[in-house]
Amino acid sequence: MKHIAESTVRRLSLYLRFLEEFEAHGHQTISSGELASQGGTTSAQVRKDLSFFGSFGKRGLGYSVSDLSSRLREILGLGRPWKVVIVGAGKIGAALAQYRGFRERGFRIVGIYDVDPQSIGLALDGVTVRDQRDMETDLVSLNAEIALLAVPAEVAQPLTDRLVAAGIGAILNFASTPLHVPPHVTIRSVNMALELEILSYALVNRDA
Amino acid sequence: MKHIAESTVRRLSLYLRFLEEFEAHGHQTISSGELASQGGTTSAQVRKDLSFFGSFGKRGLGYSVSDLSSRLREILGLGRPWKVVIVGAGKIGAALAQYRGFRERGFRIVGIYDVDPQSIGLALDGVTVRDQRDMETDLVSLNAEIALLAVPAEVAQPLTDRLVAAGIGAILNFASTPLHVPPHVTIRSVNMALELEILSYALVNRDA
DNA sequence: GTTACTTTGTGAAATCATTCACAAGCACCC
DNA sequence: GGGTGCTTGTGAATGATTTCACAAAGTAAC
Repeated sequence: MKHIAESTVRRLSLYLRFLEEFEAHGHQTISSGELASQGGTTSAQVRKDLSFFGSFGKRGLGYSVSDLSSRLREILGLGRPWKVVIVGAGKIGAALAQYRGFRERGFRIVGIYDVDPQSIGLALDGVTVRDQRDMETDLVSLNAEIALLAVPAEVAQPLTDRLVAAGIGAILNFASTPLHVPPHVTIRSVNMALELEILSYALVNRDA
Repeated sequence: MKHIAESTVRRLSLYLRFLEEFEAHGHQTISSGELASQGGTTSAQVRKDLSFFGSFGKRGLGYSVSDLSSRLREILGLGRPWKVVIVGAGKIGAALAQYRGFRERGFRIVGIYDVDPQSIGLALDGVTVRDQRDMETDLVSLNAEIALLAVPAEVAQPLTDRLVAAGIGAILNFASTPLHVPPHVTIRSVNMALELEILSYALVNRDA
């Protein structure tokens, strides 16, 4: 298949959310315009995004909420649960471990790792923090596919290398440093200070 | 000034980080190529990004690390500290309150608000959680410019409306729902479950 | 001061993403 | 069954962003 832009995938995730809300409200069908207004985009954008994957709507009527939901889930790979490990049980790692949103979307936390003896042994939302030395063997035996990296910037790259060597498929990085991985591993970064800097820029240049 | 793309601003923030690292290592100058390899981009991209704001380099030599740092700080509006409030003192709000990266970049947490009587009165990293009813008056008296919104999706929009009415300039939203604000308010969203869904998509379509 | 080498700054070209605009399809009503 | 109204799907057009490519400007060595 042709390469799909990240912005498109991001919007598909949003559409799926609205569809689930719509479904909960008992609606059967939804138009591209309704989907668009929720997500702050245009109906043409919605239709174009969907057109990359097929044609799911009925002209004059719109999209079947349940059909489109399940097609989107399939496209996004959400048909099955994903096994996730968290590396780093500090403030951010702990908050992530207890975050509802992950489980709701089928991301199951199967392991948490830290080096601090104070943290090791703690149970976070039913999962016990284990020694970081056990990370590699666990990764293989649990067959975890995704890692959330919530460690200080200085150790982020070495830990990334260990995760890659142990066969991880994707990493979501919360450290404030860009990480380098081989091309078969997917990486994304969430950098909260950087988001604030973008806001700062916007505030300073508000009327420029 | 001409409109600058968000992707450019994001990269400028990254460049600034590398520059600070370089400065700490005692380097005087840096080339666009060095800056690029750190951030996973190209030297042409770096030069183009900077060219929107002026010409800061010396041909044949590169950029003065300290000059470029301070110019970037100025461009990004990081020359002065920003006052930030956190709305929602749950897991995520508490983690944000204690996050080092904000203070290091000049973002000072001046208020934290919640509705839960259990949370109100707690001190998080030196700031006492206050009743959400005090939010508006505090916002005005403290003159806070940025709000971090870490509340359940159901109440995110109403709280946003209150923040906007109280004169907030920018909001960083951690709720998993898009928010609507008037054009003079800047908003950005950090949606961790959505980031995981993008990884999920990548894993499923790895070799497609 | 001339030569060799390096690196910037920037128009032009290429690529990528969004918006437009409209034919075609479907539902509903009379 | 034909007319009306609505909505999709999609090429073409536009707009935005990145990459290319190279002249201009600097350093360094001799």
